[in-house]
Amino acid sequence: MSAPRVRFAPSPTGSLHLGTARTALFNWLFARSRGGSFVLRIEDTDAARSLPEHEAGVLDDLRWLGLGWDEGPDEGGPSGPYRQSERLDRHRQAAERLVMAGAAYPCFCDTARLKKERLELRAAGGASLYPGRCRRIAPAEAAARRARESHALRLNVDAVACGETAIEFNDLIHGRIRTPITQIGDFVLMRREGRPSYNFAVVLDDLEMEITHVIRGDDHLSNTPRQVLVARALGRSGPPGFAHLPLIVGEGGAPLSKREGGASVAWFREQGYTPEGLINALVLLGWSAPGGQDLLTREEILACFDLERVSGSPAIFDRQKLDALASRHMARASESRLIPLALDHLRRSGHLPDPVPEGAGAWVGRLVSLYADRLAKMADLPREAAPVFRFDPSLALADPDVRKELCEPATRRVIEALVEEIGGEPITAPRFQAAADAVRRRTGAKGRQLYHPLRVALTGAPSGPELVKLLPVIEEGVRLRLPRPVIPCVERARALLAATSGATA
RNA sequence: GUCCCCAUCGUCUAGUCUGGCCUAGGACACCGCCCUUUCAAGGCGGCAACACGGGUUCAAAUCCCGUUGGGGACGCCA
Repeated sequence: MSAPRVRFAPSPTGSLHLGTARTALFNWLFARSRGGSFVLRIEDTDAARSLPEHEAGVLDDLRWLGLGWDEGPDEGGPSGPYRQSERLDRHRQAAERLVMAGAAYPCFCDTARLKKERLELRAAGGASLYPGRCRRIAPAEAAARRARESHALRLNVDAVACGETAIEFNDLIHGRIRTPITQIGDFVLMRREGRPSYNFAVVLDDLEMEITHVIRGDDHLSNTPRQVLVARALGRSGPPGFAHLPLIVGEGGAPLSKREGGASVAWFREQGYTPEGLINALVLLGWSAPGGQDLLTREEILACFDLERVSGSPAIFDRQKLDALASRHMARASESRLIPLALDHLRRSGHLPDPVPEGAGAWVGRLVSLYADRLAKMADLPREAAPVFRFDPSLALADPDVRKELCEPATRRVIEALVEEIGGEPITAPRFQAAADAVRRRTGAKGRQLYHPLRVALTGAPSGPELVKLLPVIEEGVRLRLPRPVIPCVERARALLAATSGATA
């Protein structure tokens, strides 16, 4: 079989939706895993809602996800133009050919009347279809009226279906789909104002672009028989392969809410998720690897992706699962990728000043590496690493865990011993290790009894990365001389001891 | 209303096409234990599902019919 050609056809009416991104991902995976082409087509015929900045945003989001395309509006290609609005002439001409062939006809009906009829039909207990009134106008008369009356163009379903009782097509995910012809009325191909209808434009464009596989959301499944009819009228030898992906839904099965964010790729990007993490979570919605593993890189997914393994039922998008996967990907990301992201979020949260001081980059690299495996998204870094940047005895003591350690005579002795051992020198890993050993010999405390009090006193927080790694990073931060300076560890311990000196429990 | 799609732990899913290997497997979340230089991570364990009702069969999560529930289409929206 020749190389497949697939297309992703978003409307630039907003930022890239998660569900739409998933459709793009599956198309991309299908093309890339089979040596095919991934075509990007912008469906912008709805001029009122399609904005150039939205188009740019969608393209940007796709690039960020790493879903590059082979042909599209910016780089062109042999099947252009790739903006539907620039293909209007083709749509019009094709529609005229259908009229001449008797597969389509002009409809002069009043839309208000049509609407009323639809309601009546439905109330009477059936599908609400166009009754086919204008189909019966003689061709000569119809042609004459076209010159002076505004009109739409409809497909003559009876003529195209050739007496069949049902329209059938094969779906790669759902199998054989059969729709009774009685459910399909003569639908509109060209609107009164001269724009093509969706069901017409997609089919013609896909045909002209030689698309071999249409991979899209389940919401288009019921439209497909109509499109099969259009393709047939247009003389296509056989329909393309179809694959209708189950929809992604939100909590409780309701549509993913766009309101609170969290439904658009831009939001996840803004939050500092890695694209690998998002891709991994998205691909697991309706698809699973043959081996059952779920932590997957793009390459691993590509190596085993197959539409046959796509499920037919809708999936609820689970943020917890995303976060679990995302933090694993974060931990794998290189420091050079993490640094700019971290700087951005640290600056935004006010932990770092806006022109970031000289030398801060390397330090932030070491810092973020300590925290990466506990971060689903970089927006969590300022909170996780807050103790490094902000130290305030009264704030620290507000934590019951911290207060407890400092009010316990035994743990106070541990902390006091360490302060003596370290002295005024900056803490390095070997120096800390030596001091901790000395404290252990002096006090007899070990394990949790030893290290937890030290952590609490030296950082001001009850939890964080491994002490021996964290402490030197804090000390390095001190030397950076930030506008709001990082407080040295020993100073923290002294301040906390002083603040609680009379309060032993 | 008519037609189409869907239905396994709370969630994502494996298994369904090709019935027996399923006392239904994994992951996330949750709970417990272990380890440990705290917490986290890691290791081990636990909780937890075949929507319901009929049929076919020696045997059904798997095939068939029905019911219920969810989603979609029936637009001169996409």
